Amino acid sequence: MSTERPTLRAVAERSGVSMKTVSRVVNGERYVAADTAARVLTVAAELGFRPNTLAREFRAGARSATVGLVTGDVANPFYSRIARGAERALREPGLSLLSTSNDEDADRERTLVAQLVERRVSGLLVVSADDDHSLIARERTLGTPVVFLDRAPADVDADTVVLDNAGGIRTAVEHLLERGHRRIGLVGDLSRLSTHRERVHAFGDAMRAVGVPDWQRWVRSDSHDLDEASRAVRDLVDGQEAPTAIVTTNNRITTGALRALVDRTDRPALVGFDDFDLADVLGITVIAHEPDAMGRVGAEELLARIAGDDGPPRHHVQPVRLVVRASSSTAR
Amino acid sequence: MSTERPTLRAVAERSGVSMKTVSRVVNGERYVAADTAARVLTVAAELGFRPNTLAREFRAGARSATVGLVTGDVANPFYSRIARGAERALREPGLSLLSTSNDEDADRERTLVAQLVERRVSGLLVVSADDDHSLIARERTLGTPVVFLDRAPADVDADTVVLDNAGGIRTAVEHLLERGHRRIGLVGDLSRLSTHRERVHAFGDAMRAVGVPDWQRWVRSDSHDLDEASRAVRDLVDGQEAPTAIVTTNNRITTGALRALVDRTDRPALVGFDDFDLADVLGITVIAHEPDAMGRVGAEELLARIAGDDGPPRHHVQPVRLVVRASSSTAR
DNA sequence: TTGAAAGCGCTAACAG
DNA sequence: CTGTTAGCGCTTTCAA
Repeated sequence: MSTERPTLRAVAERSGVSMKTVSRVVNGERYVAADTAARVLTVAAELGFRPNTLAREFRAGARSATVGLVTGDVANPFYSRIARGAERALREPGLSLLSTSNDEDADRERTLVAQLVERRVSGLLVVSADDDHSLIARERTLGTPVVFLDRAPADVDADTVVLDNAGGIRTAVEHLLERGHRRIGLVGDLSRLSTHRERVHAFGDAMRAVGVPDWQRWVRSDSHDLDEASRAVRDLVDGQEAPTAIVTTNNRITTGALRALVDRTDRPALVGFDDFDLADVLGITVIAHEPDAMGRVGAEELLARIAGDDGPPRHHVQPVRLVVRASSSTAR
Repeated sequence: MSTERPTLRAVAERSGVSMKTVSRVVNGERYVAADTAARVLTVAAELGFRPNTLAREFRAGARSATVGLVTGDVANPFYSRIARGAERALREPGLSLLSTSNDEDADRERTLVAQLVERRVSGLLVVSADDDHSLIARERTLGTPVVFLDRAPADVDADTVVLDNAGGIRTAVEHLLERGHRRIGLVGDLSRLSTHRERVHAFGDAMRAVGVPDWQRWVRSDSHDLDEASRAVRDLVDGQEAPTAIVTTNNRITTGALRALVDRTDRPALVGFDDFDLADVLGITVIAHEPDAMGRVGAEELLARIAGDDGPPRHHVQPVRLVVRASSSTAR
């Protein structure tokens, strides 16, 4: 059953021409007689010839027409939309995306980065779960361009594409303050993530600005899955002096919060970071943005670096906007 | 800045040993003196040596430690969970997943398959948007194992992993019939998809079985995006003798239906194919299943083929189960 | 325990 | 318009 896959040499022998001629035909180069080309093409089709990309890339100076993407979990809509945006931006220039998940684990991320570099990807897009980027920095020096998405590394100065975290949170808090809320809670992701820290920081600033010095009592961090988020929300709502409004800092946490709140009557107002498919149906106010755009911008930045642009690192900040819906619209 | 990336040869020269010795050390082979190994490792680390996977795979008989996945859209949760399941199953045996989107376009799918084959992937996982699988069949014959996911091809006999589409729809319809519904609508995806045809077919069987011969009048096909799905649902609900219940055949269509129905009082009962994150919060009855498992089973099947298993094609059917929630629980 | 030589499939460089 | 040669980085085979 398994006929052997023919090489260019096999096609050359069968058509009675040199390998170089077959190579020319296969690559659509000029200076090949029309009938020669036709014959070669026929033989190639008959044999089921497919040029070996591995061999091609191996020659060309060991760079694969591939870009590595490292995120937390391909199945998280935030990440999968980044992947889609990047994939589409890379399609035109002929690059494929090798998408991997670190499961938010730093060790696994290092393994993935090493694997991708060994595969000689043309560049790396990384939503890092690691605090230490010395390994990545080294690879960058050794010729693999890297763009950090969503989370800006504190220890290396490299290209970044991040959201306007502070602006988003500030807008959300001001919105709630306008509606008369003062006891506002925040449920956030792992505290080691830069995005989380920025969001909490902006939250504190906004709260202190209106004279709520003890804002920290309503902050709950390290909710990384749905159940933890639900628990944190219940904890807040059931506590002493429960908050009248809650801000959740990503789509997973918002989902967890909704589960916790669905069959309660004492529902606090809610504003979630990240828009999601059914936010309109459920009437949830969100800080919306375009993850696809983040993937696209990151890919474009990376393409520039791959093309040889070695200017100083650039830092892109993607806009966010508040979409007001029912979950926060009744004044207190 | 861009130091050149060292080759194995460079490491060999710097450590004063042969290339073969470096190769042995790098690959952890036995029969290397401890001090030789230590020296080589030091030099390799200093230079930032990374074995070139392209060169390795190129040699080994031109097979990349990579599996190609072709789906409609990485950002659709159904597909991204398949990708996650596959990625996890492939991780252990050391394979990476090259995930691509065909945008439900047959031409693009052919391009993708050709690209992946040229990249010498070890195998292919395909949710096909194409009716004609002669190209894929050819590649299979030429040595690239292929497993079809979700949609079974009609024109080639190959390994498949599909859902129990008929069983799921039958269960859903029977559930609605028990609640007293007789005018039941169905809103479905592109009619050329085998999954869609199976689901409509099962729907017709169940309806005829209880004496509803004109069931087709409440069937709307070819709703491939949210807006089309919303329109189809409104069309049904606003029509003459509107259905009292609607079955939607995938997560996108269910979302579209919810948008169409959210601010109406004459909401029909609803059952959706595919579970989704907020189905519990919204109280939507669904035909649930595990997309991750489909990816995993497909990957395992592929691994067996890659390992040389050339037995007759196997056809895996993944179970589905009805999860009853509020959207269908009030008797008519 | 170590090394030398050959070759994987393809294309750039250089003839004819 | 067509062909020859050499070599990309690595590992297999064989020898020392």
